[in-house]
Amino acid sequence: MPRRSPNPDTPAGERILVTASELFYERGIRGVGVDLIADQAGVTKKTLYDRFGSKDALVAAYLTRRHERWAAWFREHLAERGATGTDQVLAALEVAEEWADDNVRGCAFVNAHGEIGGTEHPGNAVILADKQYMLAAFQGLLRDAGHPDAERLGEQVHLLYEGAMVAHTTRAQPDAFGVARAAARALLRD
Amino acid sequence: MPRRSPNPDTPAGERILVTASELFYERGIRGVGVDLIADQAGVTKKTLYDRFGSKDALVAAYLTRRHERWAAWFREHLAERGATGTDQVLAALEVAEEWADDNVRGCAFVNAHGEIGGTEHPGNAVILADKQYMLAAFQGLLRDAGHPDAERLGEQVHLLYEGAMVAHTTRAQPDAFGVARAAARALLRD
DNA sequence: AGATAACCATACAGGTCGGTATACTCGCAG
DNA sequence: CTGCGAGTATACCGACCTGTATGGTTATCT
Repeated sequence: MPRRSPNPDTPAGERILVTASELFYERGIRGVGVDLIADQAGVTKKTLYDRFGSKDALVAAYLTRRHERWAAWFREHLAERGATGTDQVLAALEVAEEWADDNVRGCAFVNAHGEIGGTEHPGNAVILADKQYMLAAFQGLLRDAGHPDAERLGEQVHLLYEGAMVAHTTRAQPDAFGVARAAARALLRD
Repeated sequence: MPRRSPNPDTPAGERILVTASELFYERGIRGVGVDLIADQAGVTKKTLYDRFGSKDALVAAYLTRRHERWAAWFREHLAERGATGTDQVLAALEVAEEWADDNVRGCAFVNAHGEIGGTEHPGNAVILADKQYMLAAFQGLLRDAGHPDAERLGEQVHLLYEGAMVAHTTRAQPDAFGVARAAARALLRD
């Protein structure tokens, strides 16, 4: 009998989530089967289903975890740079570049959206939340810097950020983030 | 025996490609099996393999066809607007918005890259070519308009274009293309 | 007349998919 | 000492996956 509300917060559950996250990001969601995840995590398939209930739920957990990891990493590394005022926006784009260099498959949420977008998959809400978080982050930085039009400019910089992510990952523009920073500087001058 | 060099340029081949294109775009590459494509196209699986040789080759043909379709549509609708000078860039973003409204699953090449990126799939070359085509298109428009820094500015506008596509499709920014145009206008003023 | 290209229909191979079923062991808290 | 949560192992389900095999039909071109 399936658990009423599966509780993934156990050692095996954690191992499953970590393993699944790596595999999903590297090979795509449909490119990874639950058998492989269970094997790789040193766990039986039954345990996987006892902890997460379904593959869809595991995918949603993967996206949630990934967003949390990224948000924490982003905040931390941004603070480390000690930028002030509108320079924080440029620093944010530098931090994003650093992340992108270590995450060659690009934005996990864009990739996931390409696979599950337009369906009723529980992961879709997480994808939207991640994107809105980044938009709000840029707007927040500009608001804190006292910029008179933080909302509008935040939207524009957010487009540069998303565009740079795509152009960098697809190798259409090798220095996509440098280009994004130059554009952001011009918009800030305005 | 498999054909030495499969020739997809037949009525059945065309039907297969059209059907596969719709399905791949709507459900993703791994989300569609060759059986379904053959059924939907009113063709036997043998014919599909006689025409295209493999699913991977069919996917590459899908991406190539899609790029050609988009490029033709883009050129045509851009010309129809009769914009001149640097206004052509803004018109291009309007045309892109129109396309995006009718193609709810977003950029087929970004989606495909999420599924096959980082592998040796023959579709990867097509994806890169499409992205570089759009970068060159923006640079070309600016060069024709006599802009002194067409290369650099083209790169920046290209990021706005890619970013708007992502933000629009994921619904992170409902008016993503309007925001992109405002940013482009500001960069052009510079 | 003969060859060839372009199809049709059916069947099958060998594997993977998400998900379930059964039966067992271990540690711990009441 | 008993019950339960967390885990093990193995087997199975029906559906689907890419790809091949076999054999037959029709139209066109030389």
